[in-house]
Amino acid sequence: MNIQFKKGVLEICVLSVLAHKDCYGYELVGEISKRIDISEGTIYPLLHRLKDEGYVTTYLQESAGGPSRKYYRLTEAGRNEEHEQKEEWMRFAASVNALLEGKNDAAD
Amino acid sequence: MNIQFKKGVLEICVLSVLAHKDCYGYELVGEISKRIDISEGTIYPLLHRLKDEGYVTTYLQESAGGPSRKYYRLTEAGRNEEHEQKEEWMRFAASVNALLEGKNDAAD
DNA sequence: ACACAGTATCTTGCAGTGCAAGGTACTAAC
DNA sequence: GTTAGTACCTTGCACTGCAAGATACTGTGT
Repeated sequence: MNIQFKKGVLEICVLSVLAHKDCYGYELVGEISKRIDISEGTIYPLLHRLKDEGYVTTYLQESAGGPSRKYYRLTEAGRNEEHEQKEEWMRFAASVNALLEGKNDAAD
Repeated sequence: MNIQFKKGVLEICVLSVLAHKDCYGYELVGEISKRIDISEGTIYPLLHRLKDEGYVTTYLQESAGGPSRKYYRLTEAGRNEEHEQKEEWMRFAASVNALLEGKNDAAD
Protein backbone atom coordinates (compact mmCIF):
# COMPACT_ATOMS: atom_id res chain seq x y z
CA MET A 1 0.00 0.00 0.00
CA ASN A 2 1.18 3.49 -0.85
CA ILE A 3 2.70 4.82 2.37
CA GLN A 4 2.09 8.42 1.39
CA PHE A 5 -1.66 7.98 1.19
CA LYS A 6 -1.70 7.34 4.90
CA LYS A 7 -0.09 10.60 5.94
CA GLY A 8 -2.49 12.51 8.10
CA VAL A 9 -5.26 9.99 7.51
CA LEU A 10 -4.19 7.68 10.32
CA GLU A 11 -4.86 10.43 12.83
CA ILE A 12 -8.51 10.74 11.86
CA CYS A 13 -8.74 6.92 11.74
CA VAL A 14 -7.54 6.67 15.33
CA LEU A 15 -9.85 9.46 16.46
CA SER A 16 -12.75 7.78 14.71
CA VAL A 17 -12.17 4.38 16.30
CA LEU A 18 -11.80 6.02 19.72
CA ALA A 19 -15.09 7.84 19.12
CA HIS A 20 -16.79 4.44 19.19
CA LYS A 21 -14.97 2.93 22.15
CA ASP A 22 -11.94 3.33 24.41
CA CYS A 23 -8.95 1.36 23.14
CA TYR A 24 -5.38 0.56 24.11
CA GLY A 25 -2.60 1.03 21.57
CA TYR A 26 -2.07 -2.59 20.66
CA GLU A 27 -5.81 -3.01 20.13
CA LEU A 28 -5.95 0.06 17.87
CA VAL A 29 -3.28 -1.43 15.61
CA GLY A 30 -5.46 -4.52 15.27
CA GLU A 31 -8.65 -2.57 14.59
CA ILE A 32 -7.14 -0.31 11.97
CA SER A 33 -5.07 -3.08 10.39
CA LYS A 34 -8.29 -4.77 9.30
CA ARG A 35 -8.58 -1.99 6.75
CA ILE A 36 -5.22 -0.26 6.46
CA ASP A 37 -1.78 -1.70 7.00
CA ILE A 38 -0.25 -0.01 10.03
CA SER A 39 2.57 -0.71 12.50
CA GLU A 40 3.10 -0.09 16.21
CA GLY A 41 5.95 2.31 15.58
CA THR A 42 3.35 4.59 14.02
CA ILE A 43 0.55 4.29 16.56
CA TYR A 44 2.40 5.03 19.78
CA PRO A 45 4.01 8.31 18.73
CA LEU A 46 0.67 9.32 17.23
CA LEU A 47 -1.17 8.58 20.48
CA HIS A 48 1.36 10.62 22.41
CA ARG A 49 0.82 13.50 20.02
CA LEU A 50 -2.92 13.28 20.53
CA LYS A 51 -2.43 13.31 24.28
CA ASP A 52 -0.09 16.31 24.10
CA GLU A 53 -2.71 18.13 22.06
CA GLY A 54 -5.39 17.34 24.63
CA TYR A 55 -7.54 15.17 22.37
CA VAL A 56 -7.29 12.05 24.53
CA THR A 57 -6.77 11.07 28.16
CA THR A 58 -5.36 7.77 29.37
CA TYR A 59 -5.96 5.29 32.16
CA LEU A 60 -4.27 2.02 33.03
CA GLN A 61 -6.10 -1.28 33.34
CA GLU A 62 -4.75 -4.71 34.21
CA SER A 63 -4.77 -7.45 31.62
CA ALA A 64 -5.26 -11.19 32.15
CA GLY A 65 -2.32 -12.54 30.16
CA GLY A 66 0.23 -9.78 29.71
CA PRO A 67 1.35 -6.37 30.89
CA SER A 68 -1.10 -3.60 31.86
CA ARG A 69 -2.99 -1.88 29.09
CA LYS A 70 -3.05 1.87 28.66
CA TYR A 71 -6.48 2.84 27.44
CA TYR A 72 -7.13 6.00 25.48
CA ARG A 73 -10.38 7.94 25.77
CA LEU A 74 -11.48 10.90 23.63
CA THR A 75 -11.90 14.25 25.39
CA GLU A 76 -14.51 16.81 24.38
CA ALA A 77 -11.85 18.57 22.30
CA GLY A 78 -11.06 15.18 20.78
CA ARG A 79 -14.68 14.65 19.75
CA ASN A 80 -14.79 18.07 18.13
CA GLU A 81 -11.54 17.38 16.34
CA GLU A 82 -12.83 14.01 15.17
CA HIS A 83 -15.91 15.66 13.74
CA GLU A 84 -14.00 18.40 11.96
CA GLN A 85 -11.32 16.15 10.52
CA LYS A 86 -13.96 13.72 9.31
CA GLU A 87 -15.72 16.46 7.38
CA GLU A 88 -12.42 17.70 6.01
CA TRP A 89 -11.54 14.20 4.84
CA MET A 90 -14.91 13.82 3.12
CA ARG A 91 -14.45 17.11 1.28
CA PHE A 92 -10.90 16.23 0.35
CA ALA A 93 -11.77 12.76 -0.94
CA ALA A 94 -14.60 14.24 -3.01
CA SER A 95 -12.20 16.78 -4.52
CA VAL A 96 -9.68 14.11 -5.45
CA ASN A 97 -12.37 11.89 -6.95
CA ALA A 98 -13.65 14.79 -9.04
CA LEU A 99 -10.13 15.47 -10.30
CA LEU A 100 -9.51 11.83 -11.16
CA GLU A 101 -12.78 11.68 -13.05
CA GLY A 102 -11.68 14.66 -15.13
CA LYS A 103 -14.42 17.03 -14.11
CA ASN A 104 -13.04 20.41 -15.07
CA ASP A 105 -15.71 22.56 -13.50
CA ALA A 106 -14.94 23.27 -9.84
CA ALA A 107 -18.62 23.93 -9.18
CA ASP A 108 -19.62 20.35 -8.34
CA MET B 1 -6.55 22.25 4.08
CA ASN B 2 -4.70 19.50 5.88
CA ILE B 3 -1.29 19.30 4.21
CA GLN B 4 -0.80 15.68 5.18
CA PHE B 5 -3.85 14.52 3.25
CA LYS B 6 -2.12 15.54 0.04
CA LYS B 7 0.94 13.35 0.47
CA GLY B 8 1.14 10.96 -2.42
CA VAL B 9 -2.25 12.05 -3.76
CA LEU B 10 -0.87 14.93 -5.79
CA GLU B 11 1.12 12.51 -7.88
CA ILE B 12 -1.97 10.63 -9.03
CA CYS B 13 -3.76 13.96 -9.52
CA VAL B 14 -1.03 15.14 -11.88
CA LEU B 15 -0.99 11.82 -13.72
CA SER B 16 -4.75 11.94 -14.04
CA VAL B 17 -4.84 15.46 -15.50
CA LEU B 18 -2.05 14.56 -17.93
CA ALA B 19 -4.05 11.50 -18.97
CA HIS B 20 -6.66 13.90 -20.38
CA LYS B 21 -4.32 16.38 -22.03
CA ASP B 22 -0.71 17.53 -22.20
CA CYS B 23 0.01 20.38 -19.81
CA TYR B 24 2.83 22.67 -18.79
CA GLY B 25 3.70 23.05 -15.12
CA TYR B 26 2.14 26.42 -14.52
CA GLU B 27 -1.07 25.20 -16.15
CA LEU B 28 -1.16 22.10 -13.96
CA VAL B 29 -1.03 24.24 -10.85
CA GLY B 30 -4.08 26.10 -12.13
CA GLU B 31 -6.01 22.96 -13.04
CA ILE B 32 -5.39 21.19 -9.76
CA SER B 33 -5.85 24.33 -7.68
CA LYS B 34 -9.50 24.42 -8.73
CA ARG B 35 -9.97 21.47 -6.43
CA ILE B 36 -6.96 21.22 -4.14
CA ASP B 37 -4.70 23.98 -2.90
CA ILE B 38 -1.25 23.46 -4.39
CA SER B 39 1.87 25.56 -4.98
CA GLU B 40 4.52 25.69 -7.69
CA GLY B 41 7.23 24.57 -5.29
CA THR B 42 5.40 21.26 -5.14
CA ILE B 43 4.61 20.74 -8.82
CA TYR B 44 8.03 21.25 -10.38
CA PRO B 45 9.97 18.80 -8.23
CA LEU B 46 7.11 16.33 -8.67
CA LEU B 47 7.21 16.66 -12.46
CA HIS B 48 10.95 16.08 -12.43
CA ARG B 49 10.43 12.96 -10.35
CA LEU B 50 7.86 11.70 -12.85
CA LYS B 51 10.27 12.34 -15.70
CA ASP B 52 13.11 10.56 -13.91
CA GLU B 53 10.82 7.59 -13.41
CA GLY B 54 9.92 7.56 -17.09
CA TYR B 55 6.22 8.35 -16.65
CA VAL B 56 6.32 11.55 -18.70
CA THR B 57 8.26 13.11 -21.56
CA THR B 58 8.62 16.82 -22.22
CA TYR B 59 8.67 19.15 -25.19
CA LEU B 60 9.06 22.91 -25.44
CA GLN B 61 6.54 25.19 -27.10
CA GLU B 62 6.62 28.94 -27.52
CA SER B 63 4.12 31.10 -25.72
CA ALA B 64 2.53 34.37 -26.89
CA GLY B 65 3.08 36.53 -23.85
CA GLY B 66 5.86 35.04 -21.77
CA PRO B 67 8.68 32.48 -21.72
CA SER B 68 8.46 29.13 -23.51
CA ARG B 69 6.27 26.46 -21.97
CA LYS B 70 7.54 23.01 -21.14
CA TYR B 71 4.74 20.57 -21.87
CA TYR B 72 4.50 17.20 -20.16
CA ARG B 73 3.04 14.17 -21.93
CA LEU B 74 2.30 10.78 -20.38
CA THR B 75 4.30 7.80 -21.65
CA GLU B 76 2.87 4.29 -21.89
CA ALA B 77 4.41 3.52 -18.48
CA GLY B 78 2.79 6.71 -17.23
CA ARG B 79 -0.65 5.58 -18.41
CA ASN B 80 -0.23 2.23 -16.69
CA GLU B 81 0.92 3.94 -13.53
CA GLU B 82 -2.03 6.32 -13.69
CA HIS B 83 -4.41 3.40 -13.95
CA GLU B 84 -2.84 1.46 -11.09
CA GLN B 85 -2.57 4.42 -8.74
CA LYS B 86 -6.14 5.38 -9.47
CA GLU B 87 -7.39 1.95 -8.46
CA GLU B 88 -5.19 1.99 -5.38
CA TRP B 89 -6.60 5.36 -4.39
CA MET B 90 -10.16 4.12 -4.82
CA ARG B 91 -9.49 1.09 -2.63
CA PHE B 92 -7.73 3.22 -0.05
CA ALA B 93 -10.49 5.84 0.11
CA ALA B 94 -13.10 3.09 0.48
CA SER B 95 -11.11 1.58 3.38
CA VAL B 96 -10.83 4.90 5.16
CA ASN B 97 -14.52 5.63 4.66
CA ALA B 98 -15.43 2.23 6.08
CA LEU B 99 -13.24 2.87 9.11
CA LEU B 100 -14.72 6.31 9.70
CA GLU B 101 -18.21 4.86 9.49
CA GLY B 102 -17.34 2.37 12.19
CA LYS B 103 -17.82 -0.77 10.14
CA ASN B 104 -15.93 -3.40 12.08
CA ASP B 105 -16.17 -6.21 9.59
CA ALA B 106 -13.34 -6.06 7.07
CA ALA B 107 -15.40 -8.09 4.61
CA ASP B 108 -17.14 -5.15 2.93
C1' DA C 1 14.58 -24.20 35.68
C1' DC C 2 14.71 -22.65 30.89
C1' DA C 3 13.32 -21.28 26.38
C1' DC C 4 9.90 -19.48 23.60
C1' DA C 5 5.65 -17.33 21.82
C1' DG C 6 2.23 -13.92 22.55
C1' DT C 7 0.86 -9.62 24.56
C1' DA C 8 1.85 -4.81 25.35
C1' DT C 9 4.47 -0.57 25.66
C1' DC C 10 7.97 2.59 24.01
C1' DT C 11 12.19 5.05 21.42
C1' DT C 12 15.54 6.15 17.70
C1' DG C 13 16.83 7.35 13.23
C1' DC C 14 15.64 7.34 8.49
C1' DA C 15 12.92 8.39 4.27
C1' DG C 16 9.53 10.56 1.46
C1' DT C 17 7.05 14.67 0.18
C1' DG C 18 4.57 19.32 0.37
C1' DC C 19 5.72 24.10 0.85
C1' DA C 20 7.43 28.72 1.91
C1' DA C 21 10.70 31.53 0.23
C1' DG C 22 13.50 32.94 -3.02
C1' DG C 23 15.72 33.37 -7.72
C1' DT C 24 15.66 33.90 -13.00
C1' DA C 25 13.74 35.61 -17.28
C1' DC C 26 10.45 36.98 -20.84
C1' DT C 27 6.43 40.16 -22.47
C1' DA C 28 3.11 43.84 -22.25
C1' DA C 29 1.23 47.95 -20.25
C1' DC C 30 1.62 52.19 -17.94
C1' DG D 1 11.92 51.98 -16.20
C1' DT D 2 8.87 50.09 -13.26
C1' DT D 3 5.27 47.05 -12.43
C1' DA D 4 2.37 42.97 -13.24
C1' DG D 5 1.71 38.61 -15.21
C1' DT D 6 3.54 34.40 -17.07
C1' DA D 7 6.67 30.60 -16.59
C1' DC D 8 10.44 28.00 -14.94
C1' DC D 9 13.45 26.34 -11.14
C1' DT D 10 16.06 25.33 -6.32
C1' DT D 11 16.98 25.14 -1.24
C1' DG D 12 15.96 23.92 3.30
C1' DC D 13 12.44 22.98 6.63
C1' DA D 14 8.58 20.40 8.73
C1' DC D 15 5.76 16.64 9.29
C1' DT D 16 4.74 11.86 9.67
C1' DG D 17 4.99 6.68 8.80
C1' DC D 18 8.00 2.88 9.66
C1' DA D 19 11.74 -0.51 10.38
C1' DA D 20 14.29 -1.97 13.98
C1' DG D 21 15.12 -2.62 18.38
C1' DA D 22 14.48 -2.43 23.62
C1' DT D 23 11.74 -3.65 27.67
C1' DA D 24 8.72 -6.58 30.42
C1' DC D 25 4.85 -9.55 31.77
C1' DT D 26 2.21 -14.24 31.28
C1' DG D 27 1.51 -18.92 29.92
C1' DT D 28 3.10 -23.26 27.62
C1' DG D 29 6.15 -26.84 26.61
C1' DT D 30 10.30 -29.55 27.81
